[in-house]
Amino acid sequence: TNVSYVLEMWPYPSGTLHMGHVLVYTIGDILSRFRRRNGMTVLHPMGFDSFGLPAENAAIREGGHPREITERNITNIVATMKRMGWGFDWDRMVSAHEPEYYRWDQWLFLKLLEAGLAYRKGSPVKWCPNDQVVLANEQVHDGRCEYCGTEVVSKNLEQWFFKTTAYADELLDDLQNIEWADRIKAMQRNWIGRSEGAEIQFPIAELDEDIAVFTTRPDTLFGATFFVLAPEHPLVEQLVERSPNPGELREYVRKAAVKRGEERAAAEEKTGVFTGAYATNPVNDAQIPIWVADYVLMDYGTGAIMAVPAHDERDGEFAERFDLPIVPVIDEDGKLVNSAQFDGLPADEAKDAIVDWLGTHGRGKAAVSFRLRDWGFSRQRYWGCPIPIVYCDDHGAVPVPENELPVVLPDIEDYKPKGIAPLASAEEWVRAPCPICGKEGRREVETMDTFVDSSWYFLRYCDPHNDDAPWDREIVDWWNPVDQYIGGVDHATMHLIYARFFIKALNDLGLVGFREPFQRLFSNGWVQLRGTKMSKTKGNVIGPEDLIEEYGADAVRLYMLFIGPANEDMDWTDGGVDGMVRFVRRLYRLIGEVAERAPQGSAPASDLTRKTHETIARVTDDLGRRQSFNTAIAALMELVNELSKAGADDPAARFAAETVVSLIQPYAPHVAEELWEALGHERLWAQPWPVADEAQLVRDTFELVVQVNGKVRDRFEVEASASEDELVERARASSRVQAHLDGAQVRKTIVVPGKLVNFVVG
RNA sequence: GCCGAAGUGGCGGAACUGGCAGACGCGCCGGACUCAAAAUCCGGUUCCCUCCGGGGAGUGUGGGUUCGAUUCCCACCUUCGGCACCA
Repeated sequence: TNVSYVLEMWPYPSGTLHMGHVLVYTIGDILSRFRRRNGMTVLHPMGFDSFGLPAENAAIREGGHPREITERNITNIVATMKRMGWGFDWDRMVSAHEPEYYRWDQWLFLKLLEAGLAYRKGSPVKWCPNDQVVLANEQVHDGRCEYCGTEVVSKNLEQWFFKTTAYADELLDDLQNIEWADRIKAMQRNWIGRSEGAEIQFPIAELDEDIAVFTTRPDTLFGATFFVLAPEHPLVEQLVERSPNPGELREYVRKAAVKRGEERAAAEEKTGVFTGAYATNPVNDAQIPIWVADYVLMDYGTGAIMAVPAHDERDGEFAERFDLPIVPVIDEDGKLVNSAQFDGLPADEAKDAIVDWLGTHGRGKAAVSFRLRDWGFSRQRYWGCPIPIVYCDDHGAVPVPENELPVVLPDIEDYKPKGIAPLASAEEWVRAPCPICGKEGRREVETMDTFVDSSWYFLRYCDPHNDDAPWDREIVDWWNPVDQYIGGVDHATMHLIYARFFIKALNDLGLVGFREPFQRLFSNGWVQLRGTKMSKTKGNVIGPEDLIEEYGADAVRLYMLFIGPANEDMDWTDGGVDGMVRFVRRLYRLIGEVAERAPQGSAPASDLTRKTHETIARVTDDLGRRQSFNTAIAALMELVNELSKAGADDPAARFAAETVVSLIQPYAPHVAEELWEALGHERLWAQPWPVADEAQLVRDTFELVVQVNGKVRDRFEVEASASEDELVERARASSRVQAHLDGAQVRKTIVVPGKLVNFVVG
């Protein structure tokens, strides 16, 4: 295909650009320039992820309205981007906070809602009954409110979710079809967290009901000696009522609810309370006690487990602590014991056998469980896209009709976060008629997670001025999927999962014609400064503005990529960039000399000519297939060294010089364009990328390496046309080799044509 | 604990398909130019031994495969990253 979409992750306009941005956008710029000069039509847009916490916090920090701060930052950042020479298509620039953009966030939300992929449900949050606010985990200390010290309770608050779990399997499987680094794929796999096992029904006589558990180890079913419910499990309340110790249970459940997940995990000892009730192990009818314990989590599996203390570390700990029976069911050889008719079966076979048995008796089935949860995307913050919903006493949550979009974010004085959504204070805005009955209702006051904006921005770039639709499908399908996405590892899970989810959902809705957004992903590393991660608190942030001033944009671009492999973490040192400035100056001088006195005419075959063709081949491969940006620069430096040695009077000097300038253009567009003019040409950016002449790459001699028992003993030039026998003869003739063959018997001779001869002596 | 990436000179790194380890750059050493310095240019720079011819060791550790291993296999150590009372 001759069309290419090169995309870098759009920035938060929270302040100014840092070196991480310099890396990402320089890579993108190099690739788009390289592709253009290779005859491709390239889309290379830029925009701003201008809603959300980073921008809002920047506004709070700097004082002022988020819109003003955001737009000022955008203006400054765009200016810096232009100075860096990053060639973006500015006509396509979009920012998430503009109504022309977020109108389509709202539209897409309505589509997903209609399709059942967005929904609203109660979800537990930490709530201070005194201050009447939701508390973030960080605001709860020892179960008490940070502000007033009141005991925090758990409250079910209605929140908006996208059904990411509907695509859990596909999000996992489709990783095979995209070209992303293994480490990013691994992170996504961990995040999705698929486990295979069984769902087993345990009857509870007390409640006349079955409780399902999920287990990855159905083979250990006979070893289940007790049963544990998460404190939040819906059946706990019923058990509490019948329990001999309801007070203790109730207190335990309340305390567990306000603990943070990390606190639960960090607990020194397992805690729990016996409910007084029993469950029936479906495989042997054993009556096993039901406990409530906070080491079982409500949001994984079914919120209930069968506890097998002999073969699960956590269950074992719990059994020790509370003196519960421990029954081993697998011996040292991995075969089942104490498991009735399954005794003697290897554990992996027993899994299937027991699941089959459960199936035929209607007590369980094979099941898969995911760690991935639905994406809760409502935020109690001001600076975000309003969710287009009106609550009506009669009709509940009613979507705002499409033709009334956008629901514009109102300007309010006090936008700072305070637990309840700041938008609630915009009373006039909140009052709105129910779209169904016209009776006064209230607008949704929560806003969307900024990851909603970034889940589809790359589609909007394709058709940024469309007033009738978020995009025209034909145009979007023409450019997409993105051929080359570039961004930091920090977005390996959230953004990159959400965007993949969005595209799959949009494809199911018929809005796009593809199912994966980003075909190839380049994950750049972190940029550190002199050994430490840059951060504002450490005061060691350096930005591109200062560097452009001191070294020039092109030296900064070059050095940024020369430090090391761009997909690994790297360390910015001032000494290093000095070296690059030296290289650029040297290039200027050399090209100046060549322009002045190098002979005209085509380059004759020579070492310099061949080196030049070799460099074309290497740089082309490094920028194309390998994406190895540091080695391409090294190759260019080698050629410059050769040219410098040969001198400006060399008959091949002009060809070598023009080639260097042409090849360095994606990295150093300003310098290259200037030098190109000095050499008497114009518009380098529009010149086709050089092509290496295969014929010129062929050498007529090569350096033969001669080894004795694998050790190099001599090396010398030989004719490329020499036969294998001749190579052996020449090798044997070497006096240095002779010294090591002396008297010994050659048992074997290995010849690698074009490379080496190895004598094996005994 | 599970998953992933990585370990090479004083430093950043290179070696793409098993074939010359250390390209390219930084730093350092020496020299030229200069009254001097800066800039620039030239030469050297893995370690050890050397009679200056060369010899030996060497890519986290220990084994293996191979004529030959930074590269492939096994075990281990260390660092970084992700997930994690995930049943």
